[in-house]
Amino acid sequence: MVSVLTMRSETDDLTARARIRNAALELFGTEGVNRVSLRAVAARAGVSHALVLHHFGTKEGLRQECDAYVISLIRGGPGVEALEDTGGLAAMLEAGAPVRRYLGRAFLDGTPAAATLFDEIVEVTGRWLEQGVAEGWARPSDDPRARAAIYVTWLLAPLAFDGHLSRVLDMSDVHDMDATMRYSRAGIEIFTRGLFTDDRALSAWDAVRKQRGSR
Amino acid sequence: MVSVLTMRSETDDLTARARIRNAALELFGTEGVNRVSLRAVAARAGVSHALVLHHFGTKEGLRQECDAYVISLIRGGPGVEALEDTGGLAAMLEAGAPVRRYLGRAFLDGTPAAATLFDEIVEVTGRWLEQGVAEGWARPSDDPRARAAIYVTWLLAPLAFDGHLSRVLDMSDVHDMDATMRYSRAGIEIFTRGLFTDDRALSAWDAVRKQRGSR
DNA sequence: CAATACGCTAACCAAATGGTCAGCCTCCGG
DNA sequence: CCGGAGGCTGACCATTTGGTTAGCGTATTG
Repeated sequence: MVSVLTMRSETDDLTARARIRNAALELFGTEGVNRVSLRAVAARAGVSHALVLHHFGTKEGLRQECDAYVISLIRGGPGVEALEDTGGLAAMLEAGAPVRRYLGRAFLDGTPAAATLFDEIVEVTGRWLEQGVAEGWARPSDDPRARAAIYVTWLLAPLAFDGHLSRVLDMSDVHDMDATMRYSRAGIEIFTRGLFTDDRALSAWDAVRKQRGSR
Repeated sequence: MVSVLTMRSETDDLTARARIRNAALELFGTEGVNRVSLRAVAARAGVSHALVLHHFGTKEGLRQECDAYVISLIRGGPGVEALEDTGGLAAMLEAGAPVRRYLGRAFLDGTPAAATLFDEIVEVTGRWLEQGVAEGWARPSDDPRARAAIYVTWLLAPLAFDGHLSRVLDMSDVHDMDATMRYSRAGIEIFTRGLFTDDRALSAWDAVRKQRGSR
């Protein structure tokens, strides 16, 4: 199976170490870290499974390298300021499907690196939204920190629900950029115009809270 | 370690089969299905690991039983109409932490049962939103289906990002109901009032699409 | 009372996994 | 030309995994 990241290894001049990392990235992303054996990674990279250990010490070491690599792509990719300006949205969209899948897995597995990245994004996004409130292009919130957190979560959610979204939108998830464009547009629509025309949901929430508190 | 679901087994009158299922539910939810061995499940349920196989045939069988059980809780829980009325939100909130965690994992692992449930929720939610548009309490959308999909994804996202959210909100994730209340409130706020005051995000999105299309 | 069914377990098995080790081959500096 | 360093491998190992089997005890049922 040839894929985006390993393709260059066919032509190739990629160091074996990088090939292993890329292979791991894809497999970890699509299958989940613990469902992928070192032998599978080695096979996809076209090397012996011993070489994987030779380079990365342990499987955990390999995963950490993947984490670091993906994070470096997000942080230092085309448009360093992407994280600053749009709260990570652009960077996430730019990243290829394998990287996005890997990121989704990483966030769910709750690796330390992913946690750090998440916190960082929330922090940056929080400041960005505050600035927006000050400048008038963002609405004020009753709970700015919670809003920043849920906003980031919502931006990242499609990474985790990738497969479901493209399936529901009747798209092949091979080239799921179309699906990505559709649901991100729908999301921005909600961010811009809202979803409800009145306060009934807010009232309902208050009711739930009251009911819950009295229990 | 004593927990909500297994507690009753201490007193107990729960059938061993149910105890195994509950133990599996928790472990699968917290650790991820493939990181949990049948022996670990058996140990937590206080039975031999052979009994697990005796009852469920295979590990996959056990997982399917967990799927079915959780789904039955969601569909038939207190307030059968929960799924109908609020697009699943109330049901999700009502479900205990172990169940929520399990659901999050299931959606990410992309099990067939989870996929079916997701599709179903999108379907119901789509009709619900259409009705809202007709009745005037929901705003019309340029792409109703995509909006329903992203809306459902956003409602489910906290299941997957549970740990990150409660960490960012400085809550112990043991009793994370407080965190749940905070971010769900923030979410409803966005749904009701929107996030942006002007169309700049929509314009930016159009720009990205144009740029992308011309590539 | 006998037979059968069922909940349950210990012992066992083959396969796969992460990790180690000794050593090969090639390339580069002295 | 030599010698070490490092990329790389095959063979090997202990452990863990999901799964099987034979059999035990009990309770229900004819």
